[in-house]
Amino acid sequence: MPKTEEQCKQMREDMRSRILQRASIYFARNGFGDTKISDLARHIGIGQGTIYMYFRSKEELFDEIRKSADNKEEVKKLKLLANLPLPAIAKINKISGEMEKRLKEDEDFVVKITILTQLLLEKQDDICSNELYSELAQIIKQGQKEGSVISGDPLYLADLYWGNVYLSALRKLFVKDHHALTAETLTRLLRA
Amino acid sequence: MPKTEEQCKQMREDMRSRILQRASIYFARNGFGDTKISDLARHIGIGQGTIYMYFRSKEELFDEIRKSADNKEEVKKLKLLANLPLPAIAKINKISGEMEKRLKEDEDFVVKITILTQLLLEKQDDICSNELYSELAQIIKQGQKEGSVISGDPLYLADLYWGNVYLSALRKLFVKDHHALTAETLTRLLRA
Amino acid sequence: MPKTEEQCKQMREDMRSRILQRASIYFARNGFGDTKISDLARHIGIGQGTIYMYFRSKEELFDEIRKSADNKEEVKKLKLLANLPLPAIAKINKISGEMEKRLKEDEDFVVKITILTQLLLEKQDDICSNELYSELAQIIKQGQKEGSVISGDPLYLADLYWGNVYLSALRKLFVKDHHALTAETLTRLLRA
Amino acid sequence: MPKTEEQCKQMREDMRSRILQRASIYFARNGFGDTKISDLARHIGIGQGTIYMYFRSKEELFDEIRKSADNKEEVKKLKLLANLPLPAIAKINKISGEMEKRLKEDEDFVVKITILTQLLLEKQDDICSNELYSELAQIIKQGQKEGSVISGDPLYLADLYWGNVYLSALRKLFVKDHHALTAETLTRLLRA
DNA sequence: AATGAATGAGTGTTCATTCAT
DNA sequence: TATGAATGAACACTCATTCAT
Repeated sequence: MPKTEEQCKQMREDMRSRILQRASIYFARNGFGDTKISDLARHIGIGQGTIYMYFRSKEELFDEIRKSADNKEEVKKLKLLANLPLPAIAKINKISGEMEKRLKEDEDFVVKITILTQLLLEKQDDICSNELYSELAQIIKQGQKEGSVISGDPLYLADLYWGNVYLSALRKLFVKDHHALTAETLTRLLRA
Repeated sequence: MPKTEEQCKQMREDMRSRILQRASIYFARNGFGDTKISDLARHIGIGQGTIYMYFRSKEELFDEIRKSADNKEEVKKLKLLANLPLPAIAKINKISGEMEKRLKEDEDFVVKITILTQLLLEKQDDICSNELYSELAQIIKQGQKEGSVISGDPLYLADLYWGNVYLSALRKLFVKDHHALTAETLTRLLRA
Repeated sequence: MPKTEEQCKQMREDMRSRILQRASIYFARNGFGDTKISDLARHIGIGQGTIYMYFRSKEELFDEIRKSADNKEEVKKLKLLANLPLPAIAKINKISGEMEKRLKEDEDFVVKITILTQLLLEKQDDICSNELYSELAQIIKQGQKEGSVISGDPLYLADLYWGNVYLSALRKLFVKDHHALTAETLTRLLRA
Repeated sequence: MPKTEEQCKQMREDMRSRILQRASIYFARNGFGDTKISDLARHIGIGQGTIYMYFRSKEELFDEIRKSADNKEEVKKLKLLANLPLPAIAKINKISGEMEKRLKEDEDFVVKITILTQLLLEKQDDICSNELYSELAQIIKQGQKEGSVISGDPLYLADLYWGNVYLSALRKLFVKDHHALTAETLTRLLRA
């Protein structure tokens, strides 16, 4: 073993990440049942057996992807923003801008949004249990008090907002020359 | 008791419709690959073999469903409406009202919208080739001239509009106690 | 479904028994790892999938075979015999005769002995926990008191006895023109 | 420190022997199909790849083991003994004593007997073609003439004898606290 | 016509073998 | 030379499809 312990571990972690990242796209596009391990391996550029060195089964790989889609990074950012002493509409503008940018530039984000939303749909849980939705609803509530956001159930409006982010992610994932979602369109969904 | 020719044909047609209708829901929820014929048959309440008396294969059944999702009934209505001597905003209001109503009451419509949209996404064709989109874009263009619809690429706005209809269909299909989409929300997407 | 409930259940039971019986031979000859499901299915004369209608996995099939090899029928007979008011040597003669006969005529018995013995070897448990061994040891002890059986640890002698039955089973299983074990040879192992 | 040609060759030979010796035990216990190269390598205490520096394939390794189990050392000894001017019963006593001792002390011998016997069973050839059997049969024939050995087919009796040696080897291989086979028990199988 | 047990082609998973280090 | 991560051929298992009833 010519590699050091450290290098070895790093390489394992890299390969694992690579599989997760590439498989995410495949699963997001085709779903679980229409994704064949053989296709997936070819798409990643590795042998079929290699996948099983990092994941016990196709199902475990899929679960890991779902789990990592539900990561808390976004939620933290959103919470931070929600607690800033800013008018709600400014916060919303900031979120919309961020979304426009990341949907355009960050393919991992696109995939994550797609998988996360499909996960939420299938879980059938109330969306209010998801922090992305509840945090945005808080900001919306603030905006309604400030008169800058249209009236209506804040959670319904949050769902509308994130739904449109999902729609844009779907378009980017499937359609070659898609219309990118603009921050303005997103904000318009909520602005009074 | 031997049935008449007519009765016999009618029964066949009824069963075929029943399979199509029930299978639509299953496919819309789970996609092609995650739908097993055995599950499908149980869900319909028939034997597995019966499906094969009406459809040559799982793929053919799925194709029939896709085909029937793409039916021209909606397009005709839309064309008719588009050509009426009405202000665009009135036409849009009418469409939004119709959508609100059918999304609420007509499960077949919900399923049809879901499958049609997924079909469009996967085809990767430009959406402008779909008449639903191009007809609505016409109305939007009219509205922009009349000053009642916001500016922007009409096709992009049509996509936004139908995308939100799709979102609502998804929610109805998956979430028990979902927020129904209101006509007002839909119209707001376009109104200046 | 033209079959009655009863017939249906019977057919299932028959097929299950057939698989168990034919697979026993294959596993006894080749062991677990060298037995391929495809070969097994061909040997039984059914499709591969059919095996999975009756057993969850290759492992479960193997376990069922092992379990059924350990059945208590033989033990009961042996206990009954052990408790008869007969001289030990008469009992031993009877057992030896029975073994000679069944090894010659009953292939299922041959397979059962083979699998049971291999199971006992692998379990590494003391053989004294197996009733076949402990019951025979009782008879041997009786024989030693009566002077008709050679001296020595009764369990060791029982092991010697059953070991030779196993040997004969192996020969019958593998060798076309094998020497059949005679009752006399068996009894000689123990007779003073 | 560059090794001399000689040292190098010696080290290769040592490793090869080590692999053969340790692998023998594994194969004898688990058979071919249930032995994984990865397990085998761990059991030997080397990397998987190392095995392939000494043997072309798993099959070749297994064949080498089988071949070396069939070595002629034992046969030579037996022939030598058979031709000595001794009474048959004395020869048999000598063989039995030797077996008792080696089964007790020499694990390689235990493994060799196990593999050789399984090889003979699977070959389905008549055992008379094996010299171990035919030589012992000669001695038995001599003993029968001398009146010291029971009557019966000499080859059948030789099979009985070696079969019991195999049984004892199996017990030693699998069972922790097994009864060792005594020379007396072995000889009793043949003694008139 | 309707059924569901049986089938085998196709997919998921394992493991003997290779090869970069 | 020795290694074990990577590979893909081979095997276990599933599921769309058939067919006897």
